[in-house]
Amino acid sequence: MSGETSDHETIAEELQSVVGALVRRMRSASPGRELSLSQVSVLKRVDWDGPVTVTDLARADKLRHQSVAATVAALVDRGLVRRTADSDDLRRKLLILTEAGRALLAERRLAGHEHLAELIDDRLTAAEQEQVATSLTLLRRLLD
Amino acid sequence: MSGETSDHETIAEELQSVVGALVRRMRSASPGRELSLSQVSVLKRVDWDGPVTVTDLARADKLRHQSVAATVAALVDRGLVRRTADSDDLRRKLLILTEAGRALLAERRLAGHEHLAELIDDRLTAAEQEQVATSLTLLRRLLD
DNA sequence: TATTGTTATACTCTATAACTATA
DNA sequence: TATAGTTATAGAGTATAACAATA
Repeated sequence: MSGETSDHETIAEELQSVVGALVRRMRSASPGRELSLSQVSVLKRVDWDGPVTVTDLARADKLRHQSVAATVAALVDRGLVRRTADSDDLRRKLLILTEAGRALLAERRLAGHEHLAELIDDRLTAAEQEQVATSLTLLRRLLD
Repeated sequence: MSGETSDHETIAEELQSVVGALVRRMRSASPGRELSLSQVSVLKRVDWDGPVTVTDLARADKLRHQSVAATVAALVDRGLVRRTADSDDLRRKLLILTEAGRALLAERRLAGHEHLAELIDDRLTAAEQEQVATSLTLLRRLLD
């Protein structure tokens, strides 16, 4: 490690500051207040990745399974997600979207509720978006 | 579900996932016990940016001033920050580090408690760090 | 009136602990 | 014993609201 710690601290600090502000921005920009960010996140993953378990979701996002279970419970209470049995392993419960869950996601897309995605599209060129995507891959490496 | 980026995963979602995991990582890696992430963040800003007000800090990080005030109050309670009068404007209170605050920051640096900074230093080349820094500037643009 | 700051309160997010059921 | 899931509880972080003091 070099002695130029202040430079690295600056990147780390800037990273923390920027992403914190981005998350707050997304949270406050959420229109309907219908769903929290974590709920939307889980809903999308269940939609895209097909039947998944709570443990799957936790591993993918490096969360405790209890934390994911809390979010899933809220979605089940709202009738957006359903737990189904896995006949191969009765401990597992496969999560799938209900019709209401699918409808809500479709409505969100139509209503333009993907605030961050729109900001990225509107304010960054294609080349800049590519650069950000590459940097995210680099940052992902810090998590291994 | 593997943690890899899927075809349908947008930059926005990947951004949210990566930075969320990074923040959690920092929080759990913090030797804790002493200070929370937000407290460390404010402490550093007071150190670097000299005498600042609560409003200054709030504007810089796009937080409500009440939120910053809560963090500052915790630091004052711990004797790490002191509020001083601004003779030019009696509404303002200038925040400065106490000796204990300065000592704690110095100790953190020596003890290698800057986890994120060390991860960046250890796992990214200089060129990659530069790329991340540039991307942070791009992301900062989304906040204006 | 506008700005600066504080305090009180509530909500989101996520962790830890304790428990049940199945492998 | 190990794994999958749920529920309870606690803490960090931040927002909104209400208020006081100063400009």
